[in-house]
Amino acid sequence: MFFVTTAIDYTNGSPHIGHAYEKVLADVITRYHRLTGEETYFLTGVDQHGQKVQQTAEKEGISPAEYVKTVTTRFSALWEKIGVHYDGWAETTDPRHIRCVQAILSDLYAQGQIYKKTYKGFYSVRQEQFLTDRDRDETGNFGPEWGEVTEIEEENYYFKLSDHTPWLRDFLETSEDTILPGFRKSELINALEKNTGADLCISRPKERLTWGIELPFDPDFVTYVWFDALINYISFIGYAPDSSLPNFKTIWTGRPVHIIGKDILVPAHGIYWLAMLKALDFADNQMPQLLVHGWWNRSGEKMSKSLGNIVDPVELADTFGVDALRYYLVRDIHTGKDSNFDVERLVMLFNTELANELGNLCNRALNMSVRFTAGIISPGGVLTKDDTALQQSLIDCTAAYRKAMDNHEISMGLEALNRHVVHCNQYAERMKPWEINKNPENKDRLATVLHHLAESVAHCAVLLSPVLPDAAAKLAAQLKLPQLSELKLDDLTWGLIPNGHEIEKPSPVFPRIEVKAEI
RNA sequence: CGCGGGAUGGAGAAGUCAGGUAUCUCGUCAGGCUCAUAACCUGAAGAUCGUAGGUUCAAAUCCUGCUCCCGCAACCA
Repeated sequence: MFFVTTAIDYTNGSPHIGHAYEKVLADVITRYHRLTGEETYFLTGVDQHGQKVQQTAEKEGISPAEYVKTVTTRFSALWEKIGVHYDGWAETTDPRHIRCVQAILSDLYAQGQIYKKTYKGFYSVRQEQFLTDRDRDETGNFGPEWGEVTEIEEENYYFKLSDHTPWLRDFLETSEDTILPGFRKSELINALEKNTGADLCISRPKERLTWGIELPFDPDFVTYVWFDALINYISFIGYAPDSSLPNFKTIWTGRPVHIIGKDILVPAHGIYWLAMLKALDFADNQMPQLLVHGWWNRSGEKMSKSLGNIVDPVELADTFGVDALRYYLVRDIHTGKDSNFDVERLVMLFNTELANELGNLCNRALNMSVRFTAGIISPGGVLTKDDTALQQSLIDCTAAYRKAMDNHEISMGLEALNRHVVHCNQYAERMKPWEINKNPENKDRLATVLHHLAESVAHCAVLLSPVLPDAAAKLAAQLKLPQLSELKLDDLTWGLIPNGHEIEKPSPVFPRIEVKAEI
């Protein structure tokens, strides 16, 4: 089973383009794996607990539960709108999740992995954390970034993180494919060096925070947000058995892929989560892979509410269409790296690669078949060097596509797909079927050329389907081959179109975006 | 000496780990075609790969120094 998750989004604001990117990326990766014939399970959702939610709800004069419900709908509606199809949906206020978190806490407590101790120190209300001397600035004080800092003494519960850091360091250093892309690994290992010896405080007293999951062994406390949120990856696939959830053992069969942003690798996923799983007796070969993606910046700067440069994915989908948005989000960034969000590039990529190249290839090929051969597609006569070269291009490009997609490099996969489309257009240009058509004696040759083009479009439709499932279905519909959507990658051999197959006059699948809209 | 990422033709990127004729897209210029969504195809101009050294027969790629940009507090993928 290929099990993929995303970070669960914090329900304290509207979704922006970064949220949309992560989910589209996960959706594309899931659909690709399904296309390879693997069984897949895609889990995503929202993180609803925590102090900021509690505060915002108070400010708006409603209960946290009500507030969270409204924001959650904004997220799920967006996924519906842009074709993000998940199998499991995680909401951390779900009673099934709460039960699971509490069961895990009880279990770890019973094992002595969680203990209580008194801590006296400086506490930042804004950051919801105790500060150490390392957090002081050059003058020895806590800077304004911490907000109000007070010295308090309180009892809290701690998770024995330090028990697991030696294993974690060793595991990360010897593992090549836990942190993807690899260049993020050094950052994590550096952070681990610093963290040695410290345990993780996993409770918050209820005087400060009520909007959370109560500790099963002490009703005066709720769980620290990460201990709550991270567990979604297992709670919603039935780690604690529940008839309304899947069977954990059938989903978590190997190494799942957690798709996360670069900001929550250290320490949340790279340290806390892996240590938590270790504490729960997960074996090394069950440890998740962390696929760490980069950010969409604006003009080289981070997107943020304070800078006012947030991009609204709903607006983009309305203005340019879901195809253009999805295509752009996975085409114009290399997985792991940052990229600059640019509406003009979104339009340009849609217009050139989808409208002018692939869409137009489909349109011209099918139009010629309708006009020259009455819509009948048949293999025709003897193959020439040009024909076999085109078939070879398809084989090569499909192989390159698979290799890229296997590495989660969607951009390169699409580039490979596009390469074949360009070859098809060049082939059409050289073969000139419109010339061949002028001589009735060359009917076989004409059929061969048109067949090669149509067959290529059929393959391309399947290869495109993880990224643009709807558009792929439209291409298949124009080819009168709806069964293309049932095919797996290994089914893609030459001859998808039956001999004598009949098609009808096509219409553009990717109409050019002409409006120069301002976002 | 805090940590990490980055600097490649006008724009955006790939290539850097495993050194060997500088790649792709857009843009610009010139031409061609007419089946097609003013689409498609061909050709050209344009980069001493941030900078200064070093290693090597050979460096965008390896080593050293330096400069500049972006993250690493809040909102936040």
